[in-house]
Amino acid sequence: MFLGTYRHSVDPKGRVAIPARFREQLQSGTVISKGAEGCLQVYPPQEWAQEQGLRLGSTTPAEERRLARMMFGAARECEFDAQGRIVLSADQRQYAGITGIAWIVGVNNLIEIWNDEGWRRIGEATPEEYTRIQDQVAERRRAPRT
Amino acid sequence: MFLGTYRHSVDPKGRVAIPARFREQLQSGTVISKGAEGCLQVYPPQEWAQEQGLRLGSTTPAEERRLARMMFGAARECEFDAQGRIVLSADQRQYAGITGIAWIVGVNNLIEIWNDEGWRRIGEATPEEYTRIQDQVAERRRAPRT
DNA sequence: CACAAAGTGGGGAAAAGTGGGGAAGATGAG
DNA sequence: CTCATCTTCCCCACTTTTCCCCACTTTGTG
Repeated sequence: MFLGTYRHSVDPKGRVAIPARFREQLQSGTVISKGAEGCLQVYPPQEWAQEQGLRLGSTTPAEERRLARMMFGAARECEFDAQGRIVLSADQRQYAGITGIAWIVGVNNLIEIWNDEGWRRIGEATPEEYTRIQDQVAERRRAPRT
Repeated sequence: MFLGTYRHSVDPKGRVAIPARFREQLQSGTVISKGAEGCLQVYPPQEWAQEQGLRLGSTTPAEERRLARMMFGAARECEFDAQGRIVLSADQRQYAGITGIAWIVGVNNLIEIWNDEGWRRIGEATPEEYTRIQDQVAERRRAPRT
């Protein structure tokens, strides 16, 4: 379980430290790829395995082909240095708009990496916004087919 | 079962003592996160487990992604020091508007942490308001799908 | 009134994060 | 084929944050 938000710096080499709390839960076989809303996502091995249901074949619909190409094409296995950092490729940094600092967010089953502005929009939500979203999701779950 | 209201101080390091009556009911695996109306909520393990149904994957709808990021990103596992205190992150304190004083309130299955002003608004409700709210809830239960 | 339990505050050691230098390997041009 | 240049990765040193420990104050209880 990954919890919490951390603000770390990204140096010119593209290195970013993964919080120690997260690192100690990550086995080898961890993968980083592109995610929705312009973030990067870090998948522990067992989570990545679930995404592998997405396969290419002669019967795969066009949208799934597209998603598969983006997800797997952008993915890399995470390699930690002795200080617990991973390197974000130039491509990944550009996709996520990450320059000097990055927000590293534990979202239950996986970890997301955001640029400054993108995360502020979510993380600095007011109590009113938070309450509204919570009520919205609760409402939707109560009446799923609307 | 958590009952009662306690007024504790929050020191510059963000530490706040959890009342002994609550602490002795809390197992490891307790989590604190943002709650509705601008409070913080402390979830005992079995309560938190229910919130974990919310997971990220390639099929998660946008609203749930947003809520998951806010909820889990703001959450931390509670770690008590030898004095029975937990640390509220800067982020959590800002969200809840907590500076020097916090109100710690037992609300049956959860514990909530409020700032001075926020709690006064609830705690100082008049008998008339209390009656009105009770009637409102009763009404809703009678006709849940409105 | 005395003792025990609970809450408050601060200092210091250890851990985590940051930044830079240099060696090894890859790439491309002459 | 050789050399120069660039990239990648590893190592070391510094800074900042966290957390652990100790001591004091306050509250509650016998």
